[in-house]
Amino acid sequence: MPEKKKKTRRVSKAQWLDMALEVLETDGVTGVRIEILAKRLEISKSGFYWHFKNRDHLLKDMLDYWSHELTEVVTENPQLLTLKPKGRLIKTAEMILEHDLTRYEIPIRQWALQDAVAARAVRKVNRLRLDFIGGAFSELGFTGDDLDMRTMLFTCYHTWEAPMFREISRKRRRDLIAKRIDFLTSK
Amino acid sequence: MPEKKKKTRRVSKAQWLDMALEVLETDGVTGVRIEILAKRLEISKSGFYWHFKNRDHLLKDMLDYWSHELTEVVTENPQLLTLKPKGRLIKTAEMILEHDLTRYEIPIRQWALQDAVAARAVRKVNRLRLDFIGGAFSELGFTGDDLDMRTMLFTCYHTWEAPMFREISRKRRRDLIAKRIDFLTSK
DNA sequence: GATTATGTAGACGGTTCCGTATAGAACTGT
DNA sequence: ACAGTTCTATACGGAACCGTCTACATAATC
Repeated sequence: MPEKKKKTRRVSKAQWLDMALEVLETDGVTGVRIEILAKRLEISKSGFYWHFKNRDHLLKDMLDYWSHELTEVVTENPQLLTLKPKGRLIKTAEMILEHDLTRYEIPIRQWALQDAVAARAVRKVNRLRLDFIGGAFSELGFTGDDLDMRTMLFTCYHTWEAPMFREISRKRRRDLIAKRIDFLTSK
Repeated sequence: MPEKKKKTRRVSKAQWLDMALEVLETDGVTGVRIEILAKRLEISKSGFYWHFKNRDHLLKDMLDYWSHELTEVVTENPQLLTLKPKGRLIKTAEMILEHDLTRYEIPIRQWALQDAVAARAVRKVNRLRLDFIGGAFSELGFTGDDLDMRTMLFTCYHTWEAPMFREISRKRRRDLIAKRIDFLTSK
């Protein structure tokens, strides 16, 4: 009978990070346990400590990934700045929806309640988003409290729509984008 | 020398629940550990199992408390229904702000990502809020997509403003309520 | 003040996880 | 094919929790 070849799998640093983010999305930081990731990767945990000094270093990388790939991908996107402000807001809303850019909001903000490093990352992301959205509303001519109110409404809503209204279909949410942005940009 | 009298403290079920909620607010459900609560109450954990069958029963009570004391206190409040719709919306926003009614949003919604019982509680609370706010906008004459858009904007914003914009002062947030509700209720 | 109802102390076995150590396997370049 | 580099298997000690058990303490009631 043919013996099962025990080829030991090899797992890259990026794969450990991806799996960590996958677990983060549902279980939160406290669910990101090295032995759990190892089991899901069908490997022993020893390789983890080859790639990362310890769990904290993985967590730091996860925060960096979130800031870069799920916020700066929008706020630092030179393409978006070529659009006129209203088109930029629409495109932003569409990107958030299509790429599920808010999928880590709940776990990461829970994390930030307990951890100073995560809290700093969250404050930075908030600032990036408010500045980016505020820039668009400012170009549209809004100022003062009116500017702040609209910026906060847009930013808050588009951060939490998907995490909060999970029971409302993606199609329905897409259909309401234009109407909402017409409203938020109306004088 | 006088020996320290070892008077064994007694802790009620309500005190266990309060402490659990206090821990939930910062550490999330996974932080609600019986031995942690006991330490913070300066008592052994054995009493916990007198009041609660096990940890799951405590968690269930916490969800009930959240739904009843932090959502139904508004949505099922007969006083509020005596107000005209716009006044009702303003009073709602003020109550959320003054009593910090959204203090458990992040931990409980994180919880709901992992647990079916919490997920059901969250869906119920979402429905109560959307129905209550939707009722006010409906009375103001909004219908169809316009009604839905405004209801979702108000509900989402007021659920997440405090958890999200922790760096913005309470005073500043209070000052913007009237302006925002004027805007959201304008034709 | 004796009795009953309400809790509490402290110890226990079992589980899950962290981080480390050692030996070994599997690729990489020459 | 050989050496060097990169990653893995496995086992271990220690910490944090869960839920249970037995003996005991305190408060309430008769």
